[in-house]
Amino acid sequence: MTNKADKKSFYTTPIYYVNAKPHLGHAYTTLSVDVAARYSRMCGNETYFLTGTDEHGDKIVEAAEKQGKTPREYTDEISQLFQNLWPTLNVSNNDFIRTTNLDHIKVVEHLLTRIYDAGEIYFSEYEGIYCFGCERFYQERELVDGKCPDHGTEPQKIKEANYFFAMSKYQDWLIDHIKQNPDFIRPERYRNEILSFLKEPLEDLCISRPKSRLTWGITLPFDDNYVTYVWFDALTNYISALGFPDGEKFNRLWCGAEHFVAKDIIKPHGIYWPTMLKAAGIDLYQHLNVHGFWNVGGSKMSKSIGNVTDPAEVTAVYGVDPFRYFLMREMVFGLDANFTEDAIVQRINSDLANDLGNVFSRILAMNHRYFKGQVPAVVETIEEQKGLSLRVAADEAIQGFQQAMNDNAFHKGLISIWEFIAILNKYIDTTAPWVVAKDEARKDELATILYNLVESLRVVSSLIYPVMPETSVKMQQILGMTHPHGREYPTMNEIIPWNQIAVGTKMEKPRSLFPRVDSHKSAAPSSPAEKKDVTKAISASKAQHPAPSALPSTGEKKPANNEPLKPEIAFDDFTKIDLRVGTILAAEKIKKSNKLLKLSVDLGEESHRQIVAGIAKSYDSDQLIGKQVVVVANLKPAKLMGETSQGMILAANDGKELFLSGFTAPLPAGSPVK
RNA sequence: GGCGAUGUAGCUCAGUUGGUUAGAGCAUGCGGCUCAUAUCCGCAGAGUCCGGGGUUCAAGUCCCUGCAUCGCUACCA
Repeated sequence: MTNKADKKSFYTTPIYYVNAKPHLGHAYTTLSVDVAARYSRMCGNETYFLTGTDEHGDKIVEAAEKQGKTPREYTDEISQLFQNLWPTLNVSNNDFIRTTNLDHIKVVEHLLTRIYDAGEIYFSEYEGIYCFGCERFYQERELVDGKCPDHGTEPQKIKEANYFFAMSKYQDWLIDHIKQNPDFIRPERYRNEILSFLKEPLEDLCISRPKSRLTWGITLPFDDNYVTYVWFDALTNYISALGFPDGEKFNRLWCGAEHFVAKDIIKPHGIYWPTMLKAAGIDLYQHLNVHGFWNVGGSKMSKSIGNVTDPAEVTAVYGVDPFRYFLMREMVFGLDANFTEDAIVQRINSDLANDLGNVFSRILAMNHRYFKGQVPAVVETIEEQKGLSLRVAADEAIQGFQQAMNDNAFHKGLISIWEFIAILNKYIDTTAPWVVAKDEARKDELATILYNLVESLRVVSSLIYPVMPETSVKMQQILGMTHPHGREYPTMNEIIPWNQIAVGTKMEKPRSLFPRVDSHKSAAPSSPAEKKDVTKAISASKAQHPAPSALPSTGEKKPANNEPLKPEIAFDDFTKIDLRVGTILAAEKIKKSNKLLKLSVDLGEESHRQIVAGIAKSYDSDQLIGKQVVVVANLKPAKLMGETSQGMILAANDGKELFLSGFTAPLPAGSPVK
């Protein structure tokens, strides 16, 4: 396998939305890019690695206000959390971009102007049914008897104007491009997903928000009254960081662009972004590399379950390289995987301590014992005669590794190395150097064996570099390896030739690379194992709520509990609401509905009320019978899925799961609540 | 409800275009070695490849259907 010299590679993570601190998902995306980028450097490619933070939008303003901060202060703070994490994880990014940087803003303006001038952005009013009470548009089907379900008033047809990007006209071109370039989006499952999206007619993309509704954003260069909405802001980071349009970096590197994203944001990256580039007359990126989600302890990461895993914590407990190894070994790039503390401990003990660490230790120990730590010379006649060369096995390992890495199959790359380690262990067992050493006449044979083993360690220590840079460097140092230009890694081409370690090289005494870990070494308070039971107690064997994507994203994310406070009301307003204690007498699921339960509730009145509640995902009907809840008793009745609802049940919402209110003692039905 | 994905050994998962007795790691049991981080090597047990039907000389693999789980989406008073 040859490595093209002079190839340029530009690797990117999505820019992470600063509405929450970094978690396992962010860490994986960034680390998979780091592994790819380090490998790319080993292939001799000029490699540029970009990550950053996405900082505009309404949600940010709300979150900042809640903390009594300006958006700028708030975003500075969260962005810093990301910037601090990456060095801890040994991430080798060359740049960190923030969408609030002036340089970025200028490029966004430039790009918008360019596409606007090309006539690909148009201004359009669209008509919708708007309820002024709710300050929102409704779909026809959402109305109850043609009226606003909230206010019972007739909504108005109004027009709002916005700017649109003429994306639809690129649909056929995009389909064609994806079909012509089978690995444009990879792995294949995500390519298929995008193609199936594209079977439906594509709509034009709304790219603006009036300033009356959104201020924390980039003003449209052709209309002061609007800011650009998410896409042209966030996606543009990939070229603004390179100094588009005239930047020297852009000209040199953009042709090698490799985007890495989690599966939740393939639409903007696989559809919007290529069409935007096309409209602006910019070449497309090389590949969109899509990976899956990390579950934790068997469930989706979510705040309500309490299993959101902090990469810094895991690293503090187990170390950077074990963490990196685990993520890369355990997840098949593209598919989902599961994170548990038991699994990481098992990987550390069996793969790192028993296999890699131990083989390193036993080879070096023998070399010190029999040759005083100096690399002995191979005697070729004996090597050939006894079939002692490990060259072929090493070649196969290197080849398998390269093939896998070129394909983002990081786990396979590691498997390839570990198969080689297994061969080394077997080789040691078969050749039994400790037996050979007893016979002075077999000194040459012993030397040949140990040379082959040390040489194999050279290969292993080099190949693990992208995934475990720290350990790789440590091993190489102990082995006495150095590289041109003070590089801390050898290139692939430098790894391949056999018989490289110079005879007589002095090696250090072996050090324990990975101590074995006690399986109960659980320091992290977010230990998934512990949280599991809590989870069960809360949700009572119900299927978990889907957490809103807990993974990196360009930005339309909704924070779980950052809802801004509503405007102040007078006490009189509050007293208009009649809250009562209701006893649930019966509950059944409404057919064709996922979330709705039809409840029969006793409010102490002559007849029982029928109330429809959207809590089916959090509660089974059985567990509700007899439960006492707070009911809004004077709410105007409404119709849902064909069922009348005469009231509303109060429940807390943490963003994922709903929790009914309750009382510390049984009460008569209908008791007032104030 | 619509769209999509997944279901293979006790556990976590590989299984390319259908082709011998279905694989790996971990776990379990037995045996061996002592250079090594009580590590390593060998052997063994174990699977209705979710159920049912179909195509085929041949199905884990293709088609239909059912079930289960998960994701997106709609209803969320």
